Amino acid sequence: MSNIAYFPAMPPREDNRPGKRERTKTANRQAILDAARQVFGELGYDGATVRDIIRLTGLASGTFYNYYKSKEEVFDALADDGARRFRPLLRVEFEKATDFASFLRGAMRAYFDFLAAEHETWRVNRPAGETHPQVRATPEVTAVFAEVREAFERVLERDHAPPVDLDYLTAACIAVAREVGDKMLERRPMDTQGATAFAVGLILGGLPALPRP
Amino acid sequence: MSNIAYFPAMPPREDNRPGKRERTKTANRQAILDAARQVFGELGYDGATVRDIIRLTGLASGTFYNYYKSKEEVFDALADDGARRFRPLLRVEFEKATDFASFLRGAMRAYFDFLAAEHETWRVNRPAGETHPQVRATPEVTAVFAEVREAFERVLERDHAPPVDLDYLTAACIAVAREVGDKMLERRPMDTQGATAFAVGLILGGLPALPRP
DNA sequence: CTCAAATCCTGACGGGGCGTCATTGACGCC
DNA sequence: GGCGTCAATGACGCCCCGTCAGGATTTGAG
Repeated sequence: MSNIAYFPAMPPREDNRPGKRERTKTANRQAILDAARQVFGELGYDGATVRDIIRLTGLASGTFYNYYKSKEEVFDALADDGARRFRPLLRVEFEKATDFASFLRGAMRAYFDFLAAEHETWRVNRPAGETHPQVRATPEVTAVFAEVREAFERVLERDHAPPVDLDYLTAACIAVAREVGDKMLERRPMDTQGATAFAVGLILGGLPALPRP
Repeated sequence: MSNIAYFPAMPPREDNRPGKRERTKTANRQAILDAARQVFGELGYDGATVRDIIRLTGLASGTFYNYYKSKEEVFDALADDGARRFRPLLRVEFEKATDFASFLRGAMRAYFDFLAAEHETWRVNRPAGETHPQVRATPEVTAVFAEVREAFERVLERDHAPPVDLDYLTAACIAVAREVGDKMLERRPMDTQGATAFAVGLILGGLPALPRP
């Protein structure tokens, strides 16, 4: 019989895709992340076990530990992922902004929109009484906080605004964004515009009334 | 032989103290709470185990479960305890207040003072990188939140202030208090007055700028 | 005082999740 | 095709969990 391989079982790669080793590695990492999202969503952070996550991927338990040291670390990876995707949006708002007011408005709006969009995919079926899992200070999350602080600093200076306690201000803004955002998610319809108006109004109104250090 | 009991091994109780059963029960409950505070302080919430807590009390492991169903439940009991002691302070501020401004100032000041005082006794030696354990929505904590909301409602009405989104406002105020309070605890000296001035300034200034629903 | 009932303390035990590691087979390279 | 490397595997030992039958102590009645 003719042995010409019209459709060879494994055609040679002419591109420069990484080898199979590398590909399964990223696939596994992604699979674990996806499974973790789902399991955390269904069981909550406390209720979830590493075994639950790994079971969903079909991998062996030991494989999990080739990628993450613990349940905690996967969770942080998910948070990091969110922060990493939010960072560029924040940067865009900083570039667009002409003063503190416009930056704050843009950043808040971006955050609430992001939250509303993410919320759909995180789809949490939270066991009664369990609070939101605490987002820990992962590198990427810390970076976002630092970026907010720095943006505030620059944009306030650009405005020739009187000095304020930047640490308190940053903490307060992030706190307001988080809590108002949380409440917003519980309402139907989710009104990102209303939440933005509230948070921005509060902070912009409060800014001139702050004590001068 | 004469059976007059000059110094009976167990003198009759003339008071109406509860019986020994009741006394050891409250003693045990308190011992577990104290041990839990210490263990959570040293190991952090995640690092602590029920065995760590019970070991510190000298009781048997099974005894723990006569009082609390889980590590989670003791932690909640500690939070509840804090909320229960804060509640009357909040109520006093409400009674004293003449308008929204004075209530907010009093309540914030009370909270920051409370925090500073509690901080000494909670004395946390937190493992690097671990975030503050999340305070869960225990009954007493929920009650405090509701009380803040109701106080806001009444005092704003008394002021003939224009209507606002009370849920957002309450959430935002608590968020600011929490985060600014956290930052305050990290500073030396702990400046409760400065923190109060900041939080009150922000919110009082922001209030007139809020969107009207 | 005595005794039985009630209470609850005790610690050993089965269950299960954790993280490890020796083994195995697939992959990449020559 | 052959060989060195590397990740996947899953059984294993460890530790913590929550339970429960047995025992010690307290209570109240006679």
